This record gives sequence, structure tokens and C-alpha cells, in this order.
Amino acid sequence: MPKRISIVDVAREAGVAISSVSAALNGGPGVSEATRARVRETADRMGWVPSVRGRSLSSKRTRALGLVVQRQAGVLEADPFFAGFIGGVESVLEPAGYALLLQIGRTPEAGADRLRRLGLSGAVDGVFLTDVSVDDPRFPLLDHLHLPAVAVNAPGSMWVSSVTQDHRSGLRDLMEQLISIGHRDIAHVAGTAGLVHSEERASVWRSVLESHGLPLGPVIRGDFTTEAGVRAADTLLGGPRVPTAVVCANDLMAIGFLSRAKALGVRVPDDVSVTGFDGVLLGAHVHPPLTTVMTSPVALGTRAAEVLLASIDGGPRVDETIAPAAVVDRASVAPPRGRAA
Amino acid sequence: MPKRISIVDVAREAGVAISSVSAALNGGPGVSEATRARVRETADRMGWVPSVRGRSLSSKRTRALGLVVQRQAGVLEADPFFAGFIGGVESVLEPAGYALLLQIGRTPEAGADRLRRLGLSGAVDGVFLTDVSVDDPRFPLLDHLHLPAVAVNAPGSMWVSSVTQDHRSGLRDLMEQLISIGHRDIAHVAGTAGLVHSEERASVWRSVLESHGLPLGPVIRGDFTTEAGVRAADTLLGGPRVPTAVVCANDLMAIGFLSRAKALGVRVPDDVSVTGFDGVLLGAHVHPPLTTVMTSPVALGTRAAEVLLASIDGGPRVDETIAPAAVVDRASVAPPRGRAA
DNA sequence: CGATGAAACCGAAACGTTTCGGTAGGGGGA
DNA sequence: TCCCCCTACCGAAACGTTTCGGTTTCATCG
Repeated sequence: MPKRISIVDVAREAGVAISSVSAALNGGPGVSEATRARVRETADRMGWVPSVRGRSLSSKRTRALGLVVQRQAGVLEADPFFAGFIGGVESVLEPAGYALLLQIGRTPEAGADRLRRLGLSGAVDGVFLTDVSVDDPRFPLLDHLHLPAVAVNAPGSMWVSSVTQDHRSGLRDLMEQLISIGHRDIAHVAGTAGLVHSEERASVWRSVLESHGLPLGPVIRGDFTTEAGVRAADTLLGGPRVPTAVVCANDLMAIGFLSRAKALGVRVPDDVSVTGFDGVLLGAHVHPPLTTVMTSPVALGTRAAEVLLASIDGGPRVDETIAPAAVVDRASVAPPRGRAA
Repeated sequence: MPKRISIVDVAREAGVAISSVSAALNGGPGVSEATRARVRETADRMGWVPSVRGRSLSSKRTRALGLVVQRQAGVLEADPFFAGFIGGVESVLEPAGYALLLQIGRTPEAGADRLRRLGLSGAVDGVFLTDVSVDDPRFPLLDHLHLPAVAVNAPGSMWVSSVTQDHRSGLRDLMEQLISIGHRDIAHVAGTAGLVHSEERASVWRSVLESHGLPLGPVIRGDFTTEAGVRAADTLLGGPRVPTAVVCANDLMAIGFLSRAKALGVRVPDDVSVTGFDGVLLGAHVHPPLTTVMTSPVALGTRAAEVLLASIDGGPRVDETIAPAAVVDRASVAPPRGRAA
């Protein structure tokens, strides 16, 4: 077992004090360029990489950020958000020398508990908050822990910074478009109750209909899974009065709806128009290709990571916004029957 | 700034030595039950959680496991494997008190480098190896670092433990099925060159055809993306001799193929049968629903985590196997034209 | 030429835990 | 009664870094 080489070995080899090695490698002051170069060369030659254990204990910085995913296992698989988000996060963490600590809390309570331990144990320097609910208990918790955090798609939390993509305008555009081509009977397949993005989408749907003096079509409560979309199709298409358009709170439910509609012999978009939300890759490859609102999880991750790192370095609390989600027109939308454009 | 409470505070409060607090909480010997209970109660009351920083420095254990994902950003999004795998891993790690450190190496070289730093810096106690290539350079690296590891779906690496799901038998069954209903002209849309699971699937396709004395249909080299499936459809369906069945190395490519086939007016399964591999959720909701081989990323993650934890605790090198991937019959397969069952 | 100050470098404390050798105290055997 | 041993507990070293106060060196200026 070859003893792990440490900073003392490098110091001895380079003929300087331990503190000088530290200063040299971290760009600190009080080190001549000649010494710095020599130390750097020695460290490289010996293949020394600072121990994150020693470093984190001493510097009170772990150089790791936490992400506690609060989702049921099933949803995670086809989830369009996290893969992209994590990719974006990593792209800024890597050059900054940070790592991402991932945990999964199957329930909100479990998630909050893991978050608490994460903070108390000092395992991370900051955390990302996703799937924020209204009055999320994690906010006061983080405040209590003095743990830097950034909330994703939950602006103005008053406690922590946030990075948000406007989802309202895109969905509003989509609704207006539907109405402009003649739809009057527009149903909504909603997401999990209590989540801010579920409520937000439902509220846009409602407000646009109201602003046009149109009746509120039926609302089916879903949970963002494909299965929920299937069930919604059963309910909506089997009902007495079939809407001419169905606005789903995400793509997965829309795809489930599409699938079930086809099985029931209901043609999309001829008999009913269907829209999604998110812009998953596969949405372009189902039939008909899904008209949706394209979100940007990667950009969200990138910006969130930047904000969080700045926040750790003592930056002020900020509320950032990235380019809004925009409508992507594909083929699952058409004028209602008997009113062809 | 309320000073972080540490083990000394607990020791003072409980009226015992620091070492006794440690022993009491970690179940060590030399502590009476009465004292243990009192210490535990005191710690709980004060809300003390051991600092992972101090602990990891002292114990030479980080209680974190590393996963370096080597994939281009685009593939990650729709990827059916990682979400499930990570879910499975976490389900084991959480009760064990371990965390998962996630990193993304966009290229194999970058991935190997991140792995190297991860090991040298002592940031993790062990790592998961996925997307293993033949002669993967990470094996000798890990050996050099003395870092426990478990290879996923890459059995018999000689260097490290492995957990594997048999993918061959399922695909073989699928091929036999195709042949038994009359297909003689079977093409293959392969995955990224060099990856063991790409080569494995190609080799099953080849060997089954050979064992039946059938000609090897064309092979299109893909890269596991939906787009590659689209391109494969263009090539295969536009060629002079259209195969009667196309076996894709994964579902995403199969879905891309399906999508493009429909656009070209080629009917599936009437004109051509298409099969996938993986068993992504959405495969059941495309049209026609995709016949595929169902893999189990969650089970793989669960078992891999168990093996890795055991390996860290000094367990022997093992090669585990979980239940093989099995065919899921859906509607994208039918007898070739003019030979209806 | 001596005082002054800055730059370069050093030594040691501190971070919070685990671990290990050591000590007091009490019960049991001879 | 004496000795031994075991249990319960304590104190201090060790882990590998950063940080901070202190010391040397040397050029500059009066």
C-alpha cells in the first residue's frame, strides 16, 4: 500500500514550506513567480492532487453542490427536465472545479429531510431547489441552515435567489393561436397539484379563456405521467361533449393522450387538437408530431449554477430570467372541424 | 453567525469525553448502554449532525460514490438508462448513508481525466463504470488508483467487479421470432462503434442469421440517437432492396426509424417490421407500439450499488448477473408481406 | 550608513472527526 | 485480603489542508 502523497511530500521535494506550496498552487500572494513555477512543476511531476478531505475541512468549502430530486421513481425515467438541467449545471461546475451531489427524495418530506442533513453535515456549499411547491417548507429550512441556494422556476421567493424561464408567455401564445383558428372548447390536462408550474399553466389556460369570454373547458387533474395522459383521453374523449382542443401541462401527458386517442379511433388533429409543454425530443417523432412549448432545461441549469456559485462567493440575492419558452408549431393542431382554414 | 455546533459541544453538554460521543453514536464498544442513550439524546436535542468534512478526513472514507457519465449532451436527454440506473443506485445508497457524486465527461478522455482526479483527490470511496468500451483505459487507471469500482454491463473485466444483465438472450429470442414468422431479410441499425453493448447486439444479430444460414442484411452505423434512426430509415427504405425487418440497437433509433418510415409512406409493420431495444416508457405510446427487449436499469443500479458498497468494505471481486432482458411483444412486428400468418 | 518597508517565505494553529494507547474502578477468584 | 482482569471512559495524536502572524532578506531612501 503506497502511502498517499500529500502536500508535505511536495513541500519537501520542492524545498519550500507547506504554506508556500498552498499559496503557490492557489494563486495566493507572497510567492515569487520562480517559486510558483517550481512548485507547480514538482506537484505535476509527483502527480499530486490536493485532498478534498483535508481541503474541505480546513477551508470550510466542500466544492460540491447539492441537488435533491423530489420525484417518484417512475416519472424520473422519461423526464425531460433533469437530464438537460444536470447537463447545464455540470457544464459550469466542471470548469469551476465543483462537483454535483445528487440525492433523490421520493416524497417531499424525505426530500426536505435529506436537504436538512446535507446542510447540517456540511456536505455541500449550496443547493439547487427544483419542483418547488407553493409555501415550500424548504425555504425557511435553508434560511435556518444559512445554506446558499437557488430556486429554479420559482421566482421571488424572498428567501433565496432564483433563475426562471417564463413559461406563461409561450403558453399564452399557444392559447391565442388555438382561439384564433377557431377553437372555443378547450380542455386542460393539468399537472400534479401544488407544484408552482402546474398551477401556473392552469392559470394561463384559465385567464386566456376568460379574457376572450370563452367557457372554461373541463380540467383533468394529471400527474405529468404518460399514463395520466392516457386516462385523460379516456375521460375527455368518452365524455358527452368532446372538446375541440386539449392543452396538456406537459409533453408526456400529451403523448399519452395522442396514443390513447389513436387507439380510440379519434383523429388528431382532425377531430381534436392536442398540445404539450416542454419540448421533449421525442415529441417531434410521435404522430402527429406534437405542437408544444419549448423549454430550455440546459440554459436553466447553466444559469442556475452560475447564480449559485456567485451566491456562495457572497454575491447578492438575485432573480434572473432566461429567454422565454416559445411555441413550436408542429402538426397536432388544426382548426376545429367544419371550420377548416 | 451562530457557530456551528460540533462534537465537543455535545461532549461537554453530555459530560463525557469526545471519544465517548464518537463511540456511542457509531456503535463502538466501550460504552455503557446508559451512556450511549444519554449521548444520543443529547445529540438529538442539540440537533447535531456529524460533519462529513471532519469525519471523512479522519476516517479516510468520504461516504460518497462517483458516477462519471460519458455522453454527449444530446443523447443524455432522452436517455432511458441513466434516470433508472441512478434511481436504483440511490435506493441503496440512501439507507446506507452514502451520497452520489455525479460528473459528466463529454468525451471519453475527459471522462477518464475526471475519474482520475476523483480518485486522487479522494473525493469518493468508489465509482460506477458505465458505457464501458472494449479495452477501456479506465480499468488500469482504477487499478493504479486502488479505487474500488463496479463495471455495469461489462462482465469479466478482470480488474473490477461487475454487474450485468444478459442482453444477448432477449435479442436472440427476438431474432428467432422474426425468422420464425418468415423474415429472411433482416437489417441492423447499430449503435456507437466501440461500445461493448453496441458490439454485443451486432454480434447477436449476426450470429443468429448465420446459424440459420441467412444472408446478413445491411448494417447501418448509428449513434443511439433518434436522428440516427431517421437517417437509417432514409438509407434503408430508399435503397434498392428494402429489408422486411429492421432490428435497431436501441429504442430511440427505432422510434426515429418509425417516424421517418411513416413520413415516407412506408407502413409498419405491414411493409417492414421494426424492433427496438431498452424498453423505454414511450415505446408503448408510439404508433405502432414498439416491439422491443425490456432492460432493467433500476435493478442494475440497485445491484451495482450493493456490490460496490460490499467491495468498499473489503469484499471480494464478483461478477453478478441479474434477470435477463426479455422480449416485449407489441405491434411493430408482423410477418413479411405475402406471407401473412 | 542605518532605518524603513515590502516581498518572500516559514511555522504553527485550526478545522472536526476517528482511533488508539492508557487509566481508574470494581468484581471475582484464590 | 490481594491480585488480576475486564469494562467504561479519557486524552491525545493523526488526517491534509488553509490561514495567519511572524521572520528574514534586500532594496530604497533619508
